[in-house]
Amino acid sequence: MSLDHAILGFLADGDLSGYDIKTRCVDRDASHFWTADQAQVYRTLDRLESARHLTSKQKIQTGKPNRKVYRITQAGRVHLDDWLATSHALPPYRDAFLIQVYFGSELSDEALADVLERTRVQRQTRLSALRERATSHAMEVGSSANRPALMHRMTLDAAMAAERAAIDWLDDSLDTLRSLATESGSQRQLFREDQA
Amino acid sequence: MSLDHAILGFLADGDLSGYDIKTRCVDRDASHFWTADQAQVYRTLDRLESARHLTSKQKIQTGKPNRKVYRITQAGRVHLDDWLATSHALPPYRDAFLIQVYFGSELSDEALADVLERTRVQRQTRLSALRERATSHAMEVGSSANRPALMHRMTLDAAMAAERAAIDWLDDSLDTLRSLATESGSQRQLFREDQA
DNA sequence: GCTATATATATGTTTCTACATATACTTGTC
DNA sequence: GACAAGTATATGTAGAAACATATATATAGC
Repeated sequence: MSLDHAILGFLADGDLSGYDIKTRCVDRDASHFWTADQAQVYRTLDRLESARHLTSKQKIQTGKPNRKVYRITQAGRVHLDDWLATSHALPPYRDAFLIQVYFGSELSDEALADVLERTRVQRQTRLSALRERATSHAMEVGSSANRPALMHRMTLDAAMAAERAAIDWLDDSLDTLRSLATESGSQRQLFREDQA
Repeated sequence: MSLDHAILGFLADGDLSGYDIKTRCVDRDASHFWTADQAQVYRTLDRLESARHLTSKQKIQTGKPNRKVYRITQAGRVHLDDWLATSHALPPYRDAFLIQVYFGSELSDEALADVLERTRVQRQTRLSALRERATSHAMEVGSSANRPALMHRMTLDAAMAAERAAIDWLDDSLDTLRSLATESGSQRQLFREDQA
């Protein structure tokens, strides 16, 4: 459902092929809040065309395979604008990592702390990548003169805020585990900073 | 995949029926980080039994329908512990709401602000519910004497941190939209605090 | 000449998830 | 007596998502 509206959104700004949508829009511009593989993009385009939200034209190319270029219809625009202006119910919060934490007492404290630390590294890497994108985005569009650039920036800020919150929580949780280890007198087993 | 491990985790602590897992575990204890409907729980139990991670016994009851009570096997425990101790790749960050923000320039500023504000209300409601659960959890288990209770608390903290981050971002974004409205001199159209 | 990469679209298959519906027994309420 | 609610399990179906594979043309590098 969501991919439908993302694709309509990209096409609202101009005609695009499935290849464009996959490589330029989904993978490059929207990857910090939505993902989709190639098969899903093409099948969604088929479906949107069947629903008369899009039309398509073959563009013959020389030196490259031919393209099927999609254009949004009036009905598609109406459908998109309705969806954009509607406040949808929050999806359930889902985080498989928290299953690991919830049952973390099955593990030794060392093993649990290790899982948390590795997750922290992954989150930090993702945050750094987002920061780079935000910086280059700011370079490209100056002081966000136009609305689309500002909205783009806001989505990057949201993703960065989520990563930062996750990292802060990981740090707090690791502190809690460490203080527990100290209390129970088993700190020699854990967190040996004097080693390696 | 994740539900498999959640169910193994619940059964690691004692035998349970599908009904127990759905009502007591999934809906009550784990709903802030995972959800599943009844059909999925029962089919997952079937699958885990086929894979020899669980065994089941019919318990005859009088006055109530009979129960099928599941028990984790040694293989199931090993499978669970392996998964718990493994650092898994972060799933892609997905947020359908950010699709709305990304294409928000399709909308009027009023309409966009309205969507943000409604989302804020929903997030705040969810945060309040989480806070209540955290409070009653603290009442029940005292100062988290046991590890499982501490882990439970940590998952609640993670969910609350995510909600708080989302709310803070919404507030910042609404401020930005308001300042833009003021700059462009159209503040009379927007955010009329003197009305109604 | 071979291989990799970029451009471009399509189909097959499986798993997860959601929603609906069916069955069946008991207790409590109107 | 009828009806709802709680206890308990099972199946049907459809959509979303992930992953794999197939096809075809052109260019660039080895």
